Amino acid sequence: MITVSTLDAAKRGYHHGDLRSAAIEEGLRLLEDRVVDDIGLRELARAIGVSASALYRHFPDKEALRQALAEEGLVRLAKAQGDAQAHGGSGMDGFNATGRAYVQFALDNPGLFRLMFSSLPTVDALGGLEGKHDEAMQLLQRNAAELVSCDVGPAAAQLFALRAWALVHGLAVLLLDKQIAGNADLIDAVIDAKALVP
Amino acid sequence: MITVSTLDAAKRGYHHGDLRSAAIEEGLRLLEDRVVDDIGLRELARAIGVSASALYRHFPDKEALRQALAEEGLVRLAKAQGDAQAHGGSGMDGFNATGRAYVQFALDNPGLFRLMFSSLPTVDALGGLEGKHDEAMQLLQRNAAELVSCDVGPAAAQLFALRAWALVHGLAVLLLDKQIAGNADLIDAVIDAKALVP
DNA sequence: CCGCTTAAGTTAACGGTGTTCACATAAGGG
DNA sequence: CCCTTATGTGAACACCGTTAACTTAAGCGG
Repeated sequence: MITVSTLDAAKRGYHHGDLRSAAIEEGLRLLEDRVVDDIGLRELARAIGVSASALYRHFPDKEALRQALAEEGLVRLAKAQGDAQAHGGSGMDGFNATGRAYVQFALDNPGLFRLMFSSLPTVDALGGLEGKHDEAMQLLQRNAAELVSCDVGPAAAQLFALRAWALVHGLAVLLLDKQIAGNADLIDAVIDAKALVP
Repeated sequence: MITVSTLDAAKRGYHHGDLRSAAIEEGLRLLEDRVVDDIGLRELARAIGVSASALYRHFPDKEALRQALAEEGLVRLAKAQGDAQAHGGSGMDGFNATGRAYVQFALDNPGLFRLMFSSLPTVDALGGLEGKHDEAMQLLQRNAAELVSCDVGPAAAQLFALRAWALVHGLAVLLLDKQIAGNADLIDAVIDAKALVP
C-alpha cells in the first residue's frame, strides 16, 4: 500500500505534494483555539509555508475551505457518537452515552463544532455537505426513535427524538457560550433520556 | 419631556447629535438580514453618513459595538418573554408561551440572536453584559423552577429549569441553522413542559 | 528521450477592512 | 469672549480575500 500524500513527500521544493490535505489539517489545528472567522486565508497559507494564492488551486474560495473543515468535523462527530454507542450498548444507557459524546465533542472542539453548525443562512441549505450531515445527525435521530418506538407510537417517537437532539444540542451550545458553568456531573444529570419519555 | 437624541436633531451639519444611538439602530437594521461578521464598520458608518473613525469616539473598537448590539438584543428578548408570560398567565401554559416566544424571537431576529449568543471564548466570561444576561435568562430559569418546585424538590426543579432552557435554546439554534424544517405546529409540539417533568 | 500539455506553485496588484493619528469644528462653561 | 472639551474629518498603516500573469514541475505520447 502506497500513500502518495503528505507522508512520504514532505518537501520536495516547489510543489508541496498534498496541499488541500495539509490545509485542512492546519485549519483543524488552528480551530483548536480559535473561531473560524478569526482564521485568515493568508495566515493559514503562511503556517503551511505556501503562498496564499496557492490555496486557490484546491479551494474555489474561503467558504469552500470552511465547508471542507465542517465536513471533516461532522465525520469526527459521527465517529465519536458511534464509538460511544458501541461502548454503551443499544439500550437507554447507550443512548445517553451518545448524548454525552455529543456534548463532549463540542467541549473538546469548540471552534470546529461552532463551524459545523453555522451554515450560511443565505445558502438555501443545498451545500454539498448535506449527505454527511444526515449521516451524523440521523444516527442520533434513528437511535432515539428506535429506543421508544415500541412503547409509544411512531409519531411520539419522532417527537422524542427531536426533543433529545434539541436538548443535547442546546446544552452543548450553552456550555460553549459559557452561559452554563457545567461540570461533568451536571452534564450527566441533564442528559437523561428517562426525563424525556412521554 | 425633552428627547435630546436623534429625533429632534436630525442633521445639524458637522455634529451628528447622537451617534452611538444611530450606530446601534443602524446595526440592528443591518442585522435583520445579515450575520454580524458580514457587517463592516466602515459600511455601517457610510450608511449613517459619517466617517468610519467617528465611531471610535463612541466605541473603543468593533467588539464594543457588537456588545452594545448584543445587549440591546438581550433587552428585547427579555421583553418578548415578559410579554408572553403576561399574556399566558403564570401556570404551565404561560411557561410554554415564554418558550415559544424565545424560539420565535430567534426566528424573527436570526442575526441578532446569533450575536447575542456568541461571546468570545477568549474573553473569560467577564464582559460587561453579564447583568443583562441574567435579567433575560434568569427569568426563564426562575419561572421554570417555580413551576415545579412545589411538586418536586428544589434540586430537581433546577434540573428541570436547565433542561427547559437547553431544549428551547437547542430548538431555536437548530431551526436557525436549517437543520430542522420547523413549522409552528412542530414548535408547539416540541415545547411542552409536560414532557419534561420528572 | 524529447517536447508539449497541464497541474500546481509564485509574485504583484486591486479593492476593502479595522484602527490610529493629526487636525478641524462645534458646544458649552468660566 | 475665549478656552477647553467633545466630536467630527481625512490620510495613512497593515492586513485581508481574490484575481491575473508568470514560472516551475510532472506526466504522457511520439
